[in-house]
Amino acid sequence: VQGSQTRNVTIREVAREAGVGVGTVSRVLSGSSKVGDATRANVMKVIERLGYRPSRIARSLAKGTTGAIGVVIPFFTQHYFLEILRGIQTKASESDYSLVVHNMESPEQLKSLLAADVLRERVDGLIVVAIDPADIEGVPSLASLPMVCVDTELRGATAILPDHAAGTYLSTKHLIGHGHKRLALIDRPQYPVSNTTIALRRLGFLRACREAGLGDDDQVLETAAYSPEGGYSSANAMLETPEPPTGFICASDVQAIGVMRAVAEAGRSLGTEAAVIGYHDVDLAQYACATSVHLPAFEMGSQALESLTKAIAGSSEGAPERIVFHPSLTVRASCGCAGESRLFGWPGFYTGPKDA
Amino acid sequence: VQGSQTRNVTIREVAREAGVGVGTVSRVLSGSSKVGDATRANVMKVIERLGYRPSRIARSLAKGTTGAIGVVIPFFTQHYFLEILRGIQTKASESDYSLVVHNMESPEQLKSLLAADVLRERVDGLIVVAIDPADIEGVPSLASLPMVCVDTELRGATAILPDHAAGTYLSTKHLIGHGHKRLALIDRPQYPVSNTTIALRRLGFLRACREAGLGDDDQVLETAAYSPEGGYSSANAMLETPEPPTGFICASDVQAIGVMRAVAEAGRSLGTEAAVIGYHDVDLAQYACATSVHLPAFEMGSQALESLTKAIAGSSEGAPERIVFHPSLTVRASCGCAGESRLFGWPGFYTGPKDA
DNA sequence: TTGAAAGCGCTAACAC
DNA sequence: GTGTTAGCGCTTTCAA
Repeated sequence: VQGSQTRNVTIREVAREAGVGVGTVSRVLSGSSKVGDATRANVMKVIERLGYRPSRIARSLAKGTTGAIGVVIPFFTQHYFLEILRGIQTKASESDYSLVVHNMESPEQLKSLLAADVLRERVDGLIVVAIDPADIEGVPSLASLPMVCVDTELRGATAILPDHAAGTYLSTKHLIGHGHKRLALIDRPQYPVSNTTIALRRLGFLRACREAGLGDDDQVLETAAYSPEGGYSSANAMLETPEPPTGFICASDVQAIGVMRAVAEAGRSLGTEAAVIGYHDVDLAQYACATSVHLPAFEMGSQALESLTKAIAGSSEGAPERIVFHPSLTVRASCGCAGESRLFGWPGFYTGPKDA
Repeated sequence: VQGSQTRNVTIREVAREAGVGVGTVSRVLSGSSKVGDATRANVMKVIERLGYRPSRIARSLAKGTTGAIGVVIPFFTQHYFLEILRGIQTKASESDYSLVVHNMESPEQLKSLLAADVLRERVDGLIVVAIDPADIEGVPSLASLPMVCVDTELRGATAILPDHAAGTYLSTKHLIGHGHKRLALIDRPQYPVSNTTIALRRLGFLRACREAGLGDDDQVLETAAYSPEGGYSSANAMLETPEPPTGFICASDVQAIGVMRAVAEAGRSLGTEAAVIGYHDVDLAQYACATSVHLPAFEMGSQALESLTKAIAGSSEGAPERIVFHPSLTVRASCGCAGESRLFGWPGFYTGPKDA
């Protein structure tokens, strides 16, 4: 039976129909100038008439490129990563690149991804977001692949980095400015993010404390689960100590809302008796009136794609760069800056662990 | 200069080195049984030694398949779509499929995506999430591509559908059960979601109202922007009418928190004097103590990939199905069900439009 | 069982 | 300018 499956038109048929060689058709397609106007017009017409669409795969095989870029990202757990991906995506659609996205929810997933060799040969380059270098370094199949990292650093690859130290420095200093003398940094567990992130945040926090002349006992360093529950129970534990901190710097907004909840439940007035600052400044922070460290995630994403495009084009030329993006503080109410009107409605909208 | 660019080992080199034909190597690779044990072992050893990795592109060209699946999804704006994508992704990594993800933030983006013919030849099948059929129907390049739709329906494609009518029926009935006599349905603008979604939600809402014997004047139907601001201003407008609704059914959780805010600002006690129910039951709903209609988004996503895999394998065999997923009601506090303890902290954590 | 050879649809180098 | 041809690396008949 024929006719049910319209076989795809090939370049050869176009050439035959137009009475030219395949090379000419190829030249017309690639916009090469070395084609006569009449010939070009004729070929175009035939292409149109036959509904010819060049095969990307064949082109890939012949040219050795794919027109696709791979992204390895733990984005499904966090709005921040999603925003980075949006930046990548937006730029990619401008540059006519397709995105092959690989989510990473566990170390096993990454391992099997690399083992399956899924990335090689299918993409022209790779963007790696927030993966611990140890997990990915030295994989042979990635050796000759142009790569760009975001919020992590791999040997030999351009890195797009937010200045985490500056982020916590900003927020810590802000709370100190509000008069807080005992401060806590509630960070996240390391996995899956590169541990330098945590180290840097700590650095900024400690620097601000040191500059303010705070004593060692006035600085609490904790890590907690990356969730409202994590922030909630971590803060609760601190609040039960004899002299609890009054200023809380968090590694995320979800943790911050948990802390806000704990503070409110402990009967402390949020904004005056205690202050909380989140991290990443995701939409949730806005809804919660949480002051937060803003990271230009979208911009970092599009920068990543741009750098990668350049790396692919220039191939092995051009040394890897470190492109640093600077955080800013989005001031809302949880830090104590708000007037009464801004304070309406909160603290707290998080019911606590029972609801989970 | 040589040695700097380790050329990839090809099947031919393996064959030569192993003293066999390329056909045999190919058979070993594909696990074909028609290979002698000794030959197979020998070939495997050479493959190992040379570090040979078959080229997926060459294979694609020869076999006519890509091992990738395309996803068209407006996911970056909404947690609900992200959850669908997670379901797809999770199943995909199990089945060894790569995902080529195309975000869709505007009609133009979709048009250019289709025009660029990006999808054809690069994927074995396509999953279309929540796109209006009118926007995509009849695109020639998609004609012979196996397709599965999620939360939308395309002629000839299997559809994974949440029962939206049942969703609003559930929530509306719940509010009626709480004694509310005047109800509002605040839905979303059509684009980019298929308009049947809105029609169905309206259907369920009206059915519940009818069954409860509510008069036409007691049912307000509105659409508002898909944001807290949208819900906020829509509800504000209603609250200024002589006899405002007391029960609010929303098409999303973000809108619901805007409505909650408006209710609180109007001095009405949330849960007793007025009740609000959201939609999708995203994490935000939990933080806001918002009762919400839960849609099994993750499950729908993985079902989509499963159906697509089947469609690709069975090719044109098997009629398109409609697979319906049923919503449930996640009861929290905003509907009036909560005890006093659960009500702590809200209403409202949303500062209103000024913050945006 | 296995080798040889003919494609898959395109690009690019080379002649005319 | 344009046609011809030789690959890109693999799968898959078709003989043997």
